[in-house]
Amino acid sequence: MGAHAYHHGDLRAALVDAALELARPAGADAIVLREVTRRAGVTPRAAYRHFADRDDLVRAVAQRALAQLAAAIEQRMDATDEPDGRAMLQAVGESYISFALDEPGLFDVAFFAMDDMLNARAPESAVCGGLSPFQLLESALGALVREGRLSAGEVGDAVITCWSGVHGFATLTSRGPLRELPRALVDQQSTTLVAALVDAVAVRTLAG
Amino acid sequence: MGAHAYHHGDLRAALVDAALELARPAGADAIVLREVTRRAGVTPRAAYRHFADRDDLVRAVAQRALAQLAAAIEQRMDATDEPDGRAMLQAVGESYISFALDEPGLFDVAFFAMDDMLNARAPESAVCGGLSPFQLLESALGALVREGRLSAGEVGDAVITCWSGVHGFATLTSRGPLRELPRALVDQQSTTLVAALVDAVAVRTLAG
DNA sequence: TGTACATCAGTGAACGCGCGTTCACTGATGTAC
DNA sequence: TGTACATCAGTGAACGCGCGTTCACTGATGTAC
Repeated sequence: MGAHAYHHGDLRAALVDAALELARPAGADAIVLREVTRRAGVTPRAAYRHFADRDDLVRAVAQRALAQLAAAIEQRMDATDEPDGRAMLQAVGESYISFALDEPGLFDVAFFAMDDMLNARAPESAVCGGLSPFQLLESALGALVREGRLSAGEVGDAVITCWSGVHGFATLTSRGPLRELPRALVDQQSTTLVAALVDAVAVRTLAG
Repeated sequence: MGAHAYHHGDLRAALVDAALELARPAGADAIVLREVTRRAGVTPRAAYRHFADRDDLVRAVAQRALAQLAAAIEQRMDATDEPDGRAMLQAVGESYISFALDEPGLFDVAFFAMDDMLNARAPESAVCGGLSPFQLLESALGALVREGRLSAGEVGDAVITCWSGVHGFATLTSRGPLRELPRALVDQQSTTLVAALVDAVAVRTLAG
């Protein structure tokens, strides 16, 4: 597995790595095929042995970014003390926003992998080795249903409400018009916003 | 004001018009300086008589798009039957989303004009001939404060909550991963979402 | 154990493209006297 | 009323750039017998 001179070993992975580093500070547009191959120490043409075209490469990077987002969410969910539905939902929301703020470029490119969310509820939408962020949100809402804080029929609306609120906040504050807001204030607003969404979606106290 | 052969009359306006039409179907990236001048029937060089560079042109287009968004919001606000704070807020939210769905390209480019919202609360952030969308949101929240449905100290949080929710929904459904959702369903969800935001922000029934 | 050969994974040079931008310029317009 | 001249608003051709992509190719690798 050393650095073979000619046959690379795993050029495909090396290209995705390099592309990910390009996307990290500046988003999907920063993935420039020629620069990617330059960084991998290889001719531009070599990329076409592993990807159909630039878009194909970007999609591979997007999958990786999406997996990182999912991992960040899952980690925060697992670290929750009292893992009821409301806490889970709060964890999903806050970690989604945190990821967008900490890794704005990866957050941006991850959206190329979510591009056809609608038709892609199928298994292939699952991120390699785990659930997609979307599925993690659904699992938190599922917990609320099991706890009787949300009726099954309201799950669809709740998904939209939560995702919209959290996604809008994330884009506005990470790369959007509110990007100059001090991070401390943003974090505080994030907590408040997500709490408001949780309240809007999940019954606070249980009847009966 | 006819079509002068040589001296154009108002080339600057013609260029902005052409650029706006380029942005309409495909967003800010579609504003290509050479194509803009082509459509205005003029040499590429001529654009530099009126704009410092491409970015300067895009910003001018963004101002126009933002003004159109503001006009759409204002129109819906004015058409409200019972113009209390809650109805106003509902009107702002729904028209913001509608604009994004009806004119995704203009919505996209408008964001170039919102680029430094933070420092631009000053008068120059006002759209020519009217209030900015941001200011219209603030005015609806102001009405809620006057009605006693929202405390003055909560306005900041309320702005963030409303803008985030509405903006996230708008981007996800207009050009984002939910863009394939049928329009009828989107409209219905839009109403539901905005109503949820209004409830989250404004006290429903008045005490005393 | 050695040779022939298919396949694989790269090379190196070049392509056409369309972009934003700059050059020195020229024809039209308006104003002073 | 006519002329001289400054200014304005365009022209036309060209620039360098870096991109994604394609060409025919060659050196390395693995396998069959």
